[in-house]
Amino acid sequence: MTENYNPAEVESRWQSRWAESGLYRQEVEAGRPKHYALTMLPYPSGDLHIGHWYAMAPSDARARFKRMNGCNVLFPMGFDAFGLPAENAAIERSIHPAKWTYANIEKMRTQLASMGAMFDWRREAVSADPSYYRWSQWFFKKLLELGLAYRKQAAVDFCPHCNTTLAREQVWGDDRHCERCLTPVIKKELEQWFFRTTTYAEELLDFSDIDWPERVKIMQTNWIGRSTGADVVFHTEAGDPIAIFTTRPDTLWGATFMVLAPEHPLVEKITTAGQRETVEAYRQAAERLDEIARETADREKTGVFTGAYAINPVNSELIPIWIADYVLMSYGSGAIMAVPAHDERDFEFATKFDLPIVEVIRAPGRTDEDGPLTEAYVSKAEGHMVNSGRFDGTPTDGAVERVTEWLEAQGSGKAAVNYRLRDWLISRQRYWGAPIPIIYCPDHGPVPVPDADLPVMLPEDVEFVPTGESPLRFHDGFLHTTCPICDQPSLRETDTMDTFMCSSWYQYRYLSPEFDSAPFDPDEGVYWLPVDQYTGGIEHATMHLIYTRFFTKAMREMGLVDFSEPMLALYNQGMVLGEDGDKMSKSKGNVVAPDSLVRKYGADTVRAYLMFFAKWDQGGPWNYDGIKGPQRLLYDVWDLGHHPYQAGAVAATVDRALRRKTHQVIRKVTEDLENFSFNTAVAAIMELRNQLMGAQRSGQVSEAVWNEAVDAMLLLLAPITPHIAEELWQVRGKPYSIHQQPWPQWDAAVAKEETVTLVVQINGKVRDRIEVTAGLDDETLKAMALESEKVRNWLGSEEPRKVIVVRGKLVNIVA
RNA sequence: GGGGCGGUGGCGAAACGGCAGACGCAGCGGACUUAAAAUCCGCCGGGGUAACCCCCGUGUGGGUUCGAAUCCCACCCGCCCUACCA
Repeated sequence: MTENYNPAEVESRWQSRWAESGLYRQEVEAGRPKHYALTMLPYPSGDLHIGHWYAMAPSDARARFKRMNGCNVLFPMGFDAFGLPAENAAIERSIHPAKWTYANIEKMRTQLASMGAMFDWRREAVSADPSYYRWSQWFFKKLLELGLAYRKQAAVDFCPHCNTTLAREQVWGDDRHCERCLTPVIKKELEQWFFRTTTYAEELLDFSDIDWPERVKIMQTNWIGRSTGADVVFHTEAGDPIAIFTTRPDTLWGATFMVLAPEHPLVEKITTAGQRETVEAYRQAAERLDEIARETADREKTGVFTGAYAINPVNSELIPIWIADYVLMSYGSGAIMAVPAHDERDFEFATKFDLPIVEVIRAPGRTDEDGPLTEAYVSKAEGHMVNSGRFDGTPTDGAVERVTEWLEAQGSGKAAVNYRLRDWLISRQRYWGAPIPIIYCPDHGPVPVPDADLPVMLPEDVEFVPTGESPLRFHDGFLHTTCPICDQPSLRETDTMDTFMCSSWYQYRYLSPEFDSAPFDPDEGVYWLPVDQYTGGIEHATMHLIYTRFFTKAMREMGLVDFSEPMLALYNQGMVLGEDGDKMSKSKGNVVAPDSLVRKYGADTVRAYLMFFAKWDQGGPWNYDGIKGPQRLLYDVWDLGHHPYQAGAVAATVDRALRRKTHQVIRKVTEDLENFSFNTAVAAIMELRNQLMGAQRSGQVSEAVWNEAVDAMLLLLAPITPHIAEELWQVRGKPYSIHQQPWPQWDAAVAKEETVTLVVQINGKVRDRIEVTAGLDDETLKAMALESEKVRNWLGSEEPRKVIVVRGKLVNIVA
């Protein structure tokens, strides 16, 4: 009689033993192959969500698999600890953000420990620790030195009632109101710090050195949004130059008006007296919306005439200058030439305001008799130029290049590239973040805080009165300092850094979180870097995953690393949905809590179910009944591990069958874990379990084959369900620890089937199945198929026209 | 509007262009039990048939192929991301 499986007891016992014996200590071992497995670090919200488990448990299984396959694996964990929720908690519940955050981290560490993952906690990094943000500040300074950080005016959303700057997610609804008091939000211009991500726009488009999912590469490519075309300079009647960017210089002759962004600096100057009032009113209305609202598609075009005219440089025609909010100041030069005949937006605008539409690209097959265009013709490939002077008749394909060349020769334009990617605004008017290490001196302007004075510490005694500015501004001890150059009274920068900044380099801090003479210990770096396998959610495709690539490229300029990409491979898991198939949310009441699952089933069962229930990159709805499958698996494994096997009358074929199955499953699980196909790996182990249980009942297998199968099953389970595997390994008298054992190897000859089912088709329909010896040649298979009684009945007297043989598998007779 | 991901039994899902539905959940029948739970054995896409078997079947319609869930084209539906980028 074996004792019953008690996951709670087994799991806590082994977790203690692992910690005591330092089983998951991860150290540099020169000469041994390394594998840096990284999973995205959590925000310390205070409660570990099933989504965290879904991200981390399979990542842990993969890291353990790599370890058993001979790699020295680094698998660290930490916390992205700065951010808005802590500050909100402070305002709402009068808890200091630091207290709230560190209490949450404490709780989440315990929750994480229950997962039984192989994290090396000695390498834990917390972005809110001064020892961490000291280096975030140091990086800010380095970026400034390299010209990759700069300061300029930029707008923030501001609630006049709460008197506070709002984050994007705090602005709600189409009318853009404050989430708390419903007051309409206004824009406020502030001096803010930016990182010049656009410097690397071109390089960021190159993914040739990294193995990342296609969809992430596509999303980043679209996000960076490279467009080629030409910069062309128009002039107003008064002679003021207006630069524009166009992807279609070949349509210049069709430019019948210009549109400036409402905030374009020239608007003030060119607007005529008669139009001033209208223009002013429009500009003020536009200011209330921000780009997000303005860019809402399908919105009807709006705009007003400035009263001014420009000269089209290619044909000297006078064209009116309008302002409209569909032109964005932040892209290109904030001004466009409008070619209504060949741009959908311009067509809509021209139609609404009755502006001329001049066709300059003739679509194939179209003639003058077809009348005016009813929609913009936008093809870049087909058609030819008309109404374009010397270029009449030029085929559209290649016209952009020819016109650009000519513009360059004329001196009225030049080839240009534009990107949608914007520089990264990192200033936050918040308390709970890393202070930007800058001092403003009346004489020397912004001066970086000397390295010796880093970190610029966040003061603890801060009032959380909502104001438009960082609470740091009202902390006299923080605010007032002296200039590092001339020592005269100066003020500190009171904004803090975007938390994405802190999480852009955390993979480097993990290497040596205590190291205090550089962001990371170069001895660790040279061994572990770069990250071999990154895992995490797809939602970070365009923000975090671009920022961290940017950071690594900048670190290359700093001489800190000698590579350009932070993560060589990336895999994105899907999402666990509620049982109803919807996203989990407290309001829907469909949230699955891992802690209670662990209490009820044990961590191993939860881990196995999370890996089993869906393809990992797909995710899907949680199901409380479904977890019974993996639960039964582990109960069965428990019994198999304890069962003192007694061979009875050994039957050679049954014995052989179990041995074959064992090796087939080793092969399958090995391939599946390598490819993140956790669900089919667990399914394969279930098949081995099924066969073992049959063997147990019958007693028809030899003890050697039985032992080989049980040991293999435990080794294959070790990455997936580490506690029960360790327990049973010990029960079976094997040396500690199972996690240090070499991965089982399969023997292809043993895994090979002696017989195969030959499928016989007639015209693609299965008509017979014949068990045949494996490895017969094509001619033999063909002959066997044709001799089949069923085939003869189906064919009758007909002669087959053709016979296709698929090696060792299938014969298709074409009649 | 653009981009991405997906649509396979009652459900979650498997399936190098080659036996559709591995594995699991639920269900049904049986065994054990006073009974239930647990466990064990069997069945489990739809239709036809006494049965052997046959026909149909991977969102819809076409195409390529000896052969298509898989490749190509068009469309429908769902989810996610993005949003007038000149």
